[in-house]
Amino acid sequence: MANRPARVNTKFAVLGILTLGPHTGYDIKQHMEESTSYFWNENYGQIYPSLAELLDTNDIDVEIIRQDGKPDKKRYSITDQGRRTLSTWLSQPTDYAVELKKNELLLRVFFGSNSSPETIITHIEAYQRKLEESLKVFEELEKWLLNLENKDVNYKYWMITNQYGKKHFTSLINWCEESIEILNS
Amino acid sequence: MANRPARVNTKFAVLGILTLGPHTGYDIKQHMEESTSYFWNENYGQIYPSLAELLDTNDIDVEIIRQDGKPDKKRYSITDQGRRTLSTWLSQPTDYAVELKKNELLLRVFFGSNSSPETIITHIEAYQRKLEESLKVFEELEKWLLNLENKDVNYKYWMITNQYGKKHFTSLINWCEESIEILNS
DNA sequence: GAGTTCATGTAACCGGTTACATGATTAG
DNA sequence: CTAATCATGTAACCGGTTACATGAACTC
Repeated sequence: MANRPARVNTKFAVLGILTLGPHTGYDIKQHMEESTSYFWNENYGQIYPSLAELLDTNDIDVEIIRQDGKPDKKRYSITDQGRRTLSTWLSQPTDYAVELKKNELLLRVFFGSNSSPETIITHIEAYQRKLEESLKVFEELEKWLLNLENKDVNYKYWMITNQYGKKHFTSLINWCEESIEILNS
Repeated sequence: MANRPARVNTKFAVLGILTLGPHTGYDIKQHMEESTSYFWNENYGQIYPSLAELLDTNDIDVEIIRQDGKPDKKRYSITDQGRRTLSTWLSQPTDYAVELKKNELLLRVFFGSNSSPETIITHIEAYQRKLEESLKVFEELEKWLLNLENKDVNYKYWMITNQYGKKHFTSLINWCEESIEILNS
């Protein structure tokens, strides 16, 4: 009992969000969903326990705000110690994994000869539509970033992160187009 | 007790491999590792139970081969019923997910302003090396496919599947190069 | 001698996700 | 009137991964 380390990088994701200003557990999740979710997302089951641990290690502080009707709001702020923890993690070398998620479309394509080219094309088209939908988000975020008036210290990093998504989805959409052509020939 | 459905698509992956010829559970895994592993891989904990289920539903047949010293070899073959099961699955429309895996590199880049550009560049370089290593595999597999003498029914599908990997890794390597440039400026 | 390969199978582990309890307020 | 939002927290669920039992043969 009482083990459950894990949530390895959750803490750093949480600390990272807290460098942007004080947050409650609730809005850490909202914030993540609007910014990092495409490459990093957490649910409450991870966030709340992480906050408790970060508080124990003095990486964050709390301010309790009474509310009636709702549970008390706990506004967490990163401490100097927390900033050091984060920057230590940032400078630590890691063995990066570049594996893909399990991909059901590719499974179908790979065994496509057991069906008809038309069937596989239909799948690729459906996949392409999903990719195009996702790409839009990155294109809009890019516009928003470009139009920012105060381009602060985060600007470059957020642009780069966004470019990753753009490139990723653009290249896969291109793959869809080319693959459909091959299957049509 | 005695629930544990799941392993949804595992069965189709197994059936797919069996369309290429009879296999034991053991070499289904080997085969997957050498062909589909970058987008689909299974471990014995998934494969053996799946084979038992597929046998129950008459999607596959077994031939038992006595061996001494080792456990009896069980050579599974796909049945006509199994082929129908597979092609039914292949023609079923699905709601494709295009989400990425959690990406620790992007987490570091996103919060990169809490460190130095040099530090982040070092991370991106390490990531790039991994990507380049992976890309090689696809380039070699492509050569192998292009040099095949009998380009059978699977040829087009395997080429396309391989192109996915090539495009994916190439575009991300390109992202690394561009990002490093941006951080250097 | 130690480690890998062949070969099957299952139980335990682990940890991310889901679901729920609680409850006032506001939006549709 | 229902559903969503705010807000915290935890227990249970679920299912993929790991580890182990078994043991002969072969490689380093």
